[in-house]
Amino acid sequence: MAKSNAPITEHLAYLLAQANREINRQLELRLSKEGVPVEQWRILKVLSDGDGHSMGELADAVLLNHPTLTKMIDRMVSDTLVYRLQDPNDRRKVLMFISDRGKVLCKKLNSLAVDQEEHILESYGDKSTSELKRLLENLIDSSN
Amino acid sequence: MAKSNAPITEHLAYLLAQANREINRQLELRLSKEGVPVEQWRILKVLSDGDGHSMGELADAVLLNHPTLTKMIDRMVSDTLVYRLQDPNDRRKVLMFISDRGKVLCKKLNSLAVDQEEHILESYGDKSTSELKRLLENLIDSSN
DNA sequence: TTGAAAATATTGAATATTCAACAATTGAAG
DNA sequence: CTTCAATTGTTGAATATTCAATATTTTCAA
Repeated sequence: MAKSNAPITEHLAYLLAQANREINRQLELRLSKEGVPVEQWRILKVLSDGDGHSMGELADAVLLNHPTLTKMIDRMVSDTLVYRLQDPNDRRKVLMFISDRGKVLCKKLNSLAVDQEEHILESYGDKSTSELKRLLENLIDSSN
Repeated sequence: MAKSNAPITEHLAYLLAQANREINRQLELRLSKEGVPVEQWRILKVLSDGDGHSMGELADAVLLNHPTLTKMIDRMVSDTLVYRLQDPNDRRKVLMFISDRGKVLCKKLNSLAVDQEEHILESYGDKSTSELKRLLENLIDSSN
């Protein structure tokens, strides 16, 4: 039974927030070399399968609310990293695609992100990392 | 060696963000019963040791930037949940204290938070939870 | 002791996010 | 068929966060 007088540092919600904050900050720092926020990297990465993704689908995948995504996509369209196309099968939907410029940028970003993963592997260990990933996946699955 | 063409769902940074988002959303939902954002619960919890905590110390502990904390504290002072006192030993510092009203609210929030932890324990399992906490603590430690 | 640098907290302007309302399209029941 | 509810995406206003600049106090070297 969890104790209500336990320090906040023992709460799973807090540990997740703290770890996320730290890792995200590191990633942000690397991606800032290309002047790109983490969310834009996620968007490019998801779209880099070349398929069209609807806004709703994309919002889920990149962990953003719909209006926030819409506005971020507006910027990325201005930067010609992605483009919109109406879904011919369901005209309510907008399908997002990555541009050639987006693909080039995505490659650079991927390698910066991989740098970070490797840095984590070094300091945190191979075994711990894969075990942590496994547990996080299970937690996410069990939360639906 | 991490692969740069791996899907985003295999990146530790993404899994952490996703898990954090989900768990935080659940907690947010419970705390909304008292109309309090998660960050305010953290603040109350940290201050509930009765000691005075400087703004910088508090910002670290509750995972907020300084200006964001200042403005949130302004609101909480208006709500008489906490109060400011100048540190007599270092007059640059402001020491934050929890009020009686804050303590009462904090108790209610604690029990809502414990509800959530117990819900996680049920669906995710005792063993996985403590193992995950351990790994997260190690990750945080290894990131400094 | 003095004066420059560091530490601490706050402020205001710029930026980003969220909430609620809206418009357009589709689905589905009668 | 027709109409009404549900789905999808965007917009504008309200709110929150962040960045850079500021004010105050302390520290420390000369």
